Order: sequence, then C-alpha cells, then structure tokens
Amino acid sequence: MPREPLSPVTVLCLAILFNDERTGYEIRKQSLEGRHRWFVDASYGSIYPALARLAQSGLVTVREEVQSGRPSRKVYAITTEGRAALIEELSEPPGPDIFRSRFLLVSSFAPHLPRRTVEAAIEERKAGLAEEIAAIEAAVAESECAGERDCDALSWAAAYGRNCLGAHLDFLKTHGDSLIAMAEGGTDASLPKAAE
Amino acid sequence: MPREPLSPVTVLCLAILFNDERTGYEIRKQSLEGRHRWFVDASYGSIYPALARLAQSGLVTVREEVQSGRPSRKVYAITTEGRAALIEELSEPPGPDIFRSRFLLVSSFAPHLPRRTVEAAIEERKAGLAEEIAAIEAAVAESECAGERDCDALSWAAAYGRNCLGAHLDFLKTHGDSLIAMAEGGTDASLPKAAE
DNA sequence: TGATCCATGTAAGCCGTTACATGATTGG
DNA sequence: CCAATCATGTAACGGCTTACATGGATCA
Repeated sequence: MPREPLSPVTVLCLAILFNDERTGYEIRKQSLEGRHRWFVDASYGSIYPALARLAQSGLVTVREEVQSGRPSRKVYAITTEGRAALIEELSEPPGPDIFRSRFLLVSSFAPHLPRRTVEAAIEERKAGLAEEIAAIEAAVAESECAGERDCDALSWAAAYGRNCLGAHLDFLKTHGDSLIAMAEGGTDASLPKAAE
Repeated sequence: MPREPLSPVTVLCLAILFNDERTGYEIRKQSLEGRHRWFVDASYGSIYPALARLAQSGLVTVREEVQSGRPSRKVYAITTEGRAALIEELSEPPGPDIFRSRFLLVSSFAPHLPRRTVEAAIEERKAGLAEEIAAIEAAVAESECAGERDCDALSWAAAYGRNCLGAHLDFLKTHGDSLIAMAEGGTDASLPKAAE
C-alpha cells in the first residue's frame, strides 16, 4: 500500500535523523541553522508530537537517556523503514519553491511611504541577507558528511543558496538608492532633518 | 490608540484596493498574478471573511451591484482610514523574507535518490522559474499605475523579482548537471535503460 | 543573582486551506 | 454539451506557533 504523505515537520525530522541520532531539542536547533533553514523552521510544539507519531509508526526508535542533574533526554534514531519512507517522500515532485516577501510589497508602495521607512527596510533587508549568507558559509565549514557524494550534494545546495541570496543582496546594493529616491520626500539626497 | 496589527490577507486586500475598487473574486485573481504573488496567495475562504471584517471596521466600503443573470457582486472600495491603516502597517519593519524550498531538501539528498527523480525535480524547477519570470514580464507590460512614481516602484519590484528568479534559473542551468551526476546511478551520461 | 542552556511536553488559538453549496452564462 | 468563468459564502479541518508548566546547571 502507498504511504500517506508526510507532513513537512515529519519530513524535516526524518531528514535530520537520516545521518545521526538526535533529540527533539537538537532537531529544533538544527532546523534553524545550516541546510535545513530552507525547508521549514519548526518549533517544539510541532516537533515533539511529530517525533512521537514517528516512533509509534515505527519510522524511528527512541532511547531514553537518564542524566544526572539534567532532565533525561529521548534520543531518536531513524529505522530502515524510516529511511525508505523519507526517500519515497522525496521522490514525489517537490512542487514550487515558496518566496514570500513583505519587503517587496513595501517597496511597491515606496511612493506612499516616508523616506526613512524605505531606507530602514532596505538596510534591514541587506543586513538580514548578509547574515544568512554568513550562516551558509559557517554551516558549510563545519558540516560533516557521511560520504563524499553527500558532501558534494550539501555543497551544491549551499552554493545554490549563496548564489540566490547573493543576487538579492547585489540588487539591493545596486538599485536600493533608486527606490529610496521614489519615496515620499523626493529625489534630493540631503535629509531635511525632520523632527521625530 | 495604536491600531492592532493586520493579518497578511487583510494587508493584501487593502494593498489591492489601494488603487482600484474590486470584488472579492477579483482580489483573489489579482493575488495570484503580477506583483502580489510575492506576498501571500489567499483563497476565497480567507478573502471573503477578511473583506467583511474590513467593511465592519470602516477601512473599506461595500457597494452591491445586482446583475441580471450573474450573481450580484459586492464591490469594495478603500476608505481614507483604510489607506492610513495600510500605510501605517507597511511602515512597520517588514521582517525577513521567507524562502521555503523543498527542492533544496531534495537536492541535498541527491546521492540517495534515483537519477530520474533528480532530473525531473530540476526540470520542473526550471520550468516553474521560467513561467514565473514570464508572468512578471506580462504583469509589467499590462500594469496600469496611478502615477509616475507608482509605476517606477512597480517596475523596481518587478526587476527585483526578475533578477532573483533569474539567478535561480541560471544556477540550475549551469550546475544542474553536476547535481544529476551525484544522484544514485553515477556519473555516466548514458542511462542503463532500467525497467520501470 | 539573574539570564541562558538543556530538555520535555501540553493546550489554546490563529490563520489559512479544502471542500462544499449554488447557479446562470459564455465559449470551445 | 461540457468546461470554464463569474460570484459569494460557510464549515470543517489541518498544521504550526505561542504560551504555559517545570526545573537543575552553568556562566557572566
């Protein structure tokens, strides 16, 4: 029988567990950094239940490690069926990537917004992009792979991310000023020192 | 008193109504095409209630047009307060753009996936990107703006989109093959004609 | 001493989608 | 004649976030 489709968070858990065993806490952390940021960023409220469901359906196993002092941790490990389920799931057509940009909405309203607002939005965006690119570099530097092929694939995905984020950043660096010029307040370069 | 933050769909409605009056049906359509695709794509189930709430809070007005044959349409128009609320909302820091890519997850698992799957994913992605870029061109060509500034801002946002999507597409065109080479099945260019 | 890290989990709620219900008109 | 377009809306459901509950250890 064909497996029913897995929820995004479930897929994330299996993907992270594919190479190493992890606790829910660790999965959450890893979902924010490195290569998994591009998928979903999940919170505890979705990860823990997902892990419990996975364990019940036999796609992962649990081992409870009692620790002195610290709360005991539940270490999850993927099973053969889990690996199969993930591969099966990833073999489905991935569907379109999703890009949601409030910044782009703001930018198209630049003529109706104060200059300061537009400037701030662009600066924030530039800073965010630079940070994300740095995070990719860092993730690549410290990533450990199971095999050479895996490592290559990881590098590929990282290069993809770097490339595309770089394009965003370049555009802002090159054309940011022209958007600011469209903002309320006009083309003039000097700020009229408006009171707050 | 400070206005409570508006939900994304609400912002979308106000943004679309900013220049023209529209029905819920038309708003839905416009949310899919042109410049609003980058924000949210909302379904009737969220648009109609949002519009009703907006009307109740006085940010838009409704006018019911009874039509012969067709069901009567409710035409919404933004009010001065609505405009102010939108501007106020857009003046808040926009927060980070969101990029969610299942494709990137698939790509990082390329060594564990059949060659065909990886090829198909890349082709699908390329086709999707080309389509989106074409949609931007089309939207720019037929867009009507209230003023010159508005038109410039719209063009700016379109150029941003074109630029970034173009970067994705270029990367796939240039490096797609190297990912395929990492897939299960090896580096060899000829397919061994495996049975389905 | 107070924040942060480790570590798990639940409950309520939000925001949105999908599917349903209805129905005339126009175009292929 | 069938599909798509126009046109509005509701109800159920889903999936994820936020906030809550708990608590020792470590670091500044």
